[in-house]
Amino acid sequence: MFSIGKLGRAARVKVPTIRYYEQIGLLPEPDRSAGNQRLYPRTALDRLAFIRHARELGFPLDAIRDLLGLSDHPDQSCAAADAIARAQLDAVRDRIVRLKALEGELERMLDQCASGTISDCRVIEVLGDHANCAHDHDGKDLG
Amino acid sequence: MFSIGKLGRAARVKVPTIRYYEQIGLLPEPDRSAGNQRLYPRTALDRLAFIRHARELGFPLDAIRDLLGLSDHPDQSCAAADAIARAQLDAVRDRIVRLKALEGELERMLDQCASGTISDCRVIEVLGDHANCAHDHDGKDLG
DNA sequence: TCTTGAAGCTATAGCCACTAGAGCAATTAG
DNA sequence: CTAATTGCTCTAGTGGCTATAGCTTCAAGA
Ligand SMILES: [Zn+2]
Ligand SMILES: [Zn+2]
Ligand SMILES: [Zn+2]
Ligand SMILES: [Zn+2]
Repeated sequence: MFSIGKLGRAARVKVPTIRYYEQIGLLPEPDRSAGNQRLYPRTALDRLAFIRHARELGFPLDAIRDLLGLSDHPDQSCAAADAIARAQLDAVRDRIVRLKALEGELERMLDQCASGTISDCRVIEVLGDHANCAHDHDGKDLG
Repeated sequence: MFSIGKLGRAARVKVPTIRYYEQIGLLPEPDRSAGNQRLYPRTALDRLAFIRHARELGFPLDAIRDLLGLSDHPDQSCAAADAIARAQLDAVRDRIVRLKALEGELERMLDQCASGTISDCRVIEVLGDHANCAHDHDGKDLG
């Protein structure tokens, strides 16, 4: 059995994060010691490691919740799991495309700035007028 | 003079967002009508358009606050403005690198999955064990 | 056995950049 | 003049944590 601190060190997840995951129902409530401290079975480590790894790959917690639910039914088709991963891949690709456009604009404005005064600064000028931009950065979330 | 709604339509910024910018001190408090409604001068449109465009390019509001402050001093050197843009460029590039690594991992797991049952699903398997990964996704924020 | 320090507990608030909603008051078009 | 729209303030919620305060419990050393 693990204390919350040992579990956190084993999975490299911070203790308040573990409690947060429990609070939102991503981790089941563990048993408690006589003094009311959480005691985790070994299986909790697998589950937490799965969550951590999926987070590192950018999956939102809702998707992770679904994936964990699916992994509890090993005999079912994995189509739903694959669909979640594909949605995540699409989201990642979308972000990359938008970030590359931003990268291009930022490069351009910095290249074009002669580093004089603010009144001649190409950075300030471009930020003030999108007509100076090569791309259309639609207002969507960059997260 | 613009009402908040007209200003928002002109700059394509939502009305509550304008009030939020005022609240955090990014936009100055405008004069009010006899009935306590905000009335903006034309200059507010430039300022708001600047903010919107900088946000579209991913600048955080704190950086935008600094840029607006700098743009009020046209005779000073633009080095500080350029530095803010360069920091933003670095941040964007950093995100792109990390997202490309994620893209690769997600592609790999999807390619390798034979789309059978969950117990054979490569997606679930990879998420459960980082040893299956080609990259080291350090835990840093993907924002 | 006693003590001390680390680790645990709950509860609350904060982060960013908004967004949504309630319940009103003011303005504007017909 | 009326009705629809727009405006006002205030509060709370989003995601995924992180930080703090003020307490209790546990584990190791003397
Ligand atoms: Zn410059
Ligand atoms: Zn632009
Ligand atoms: Zn699969
Ligand atoms: Zn991995």
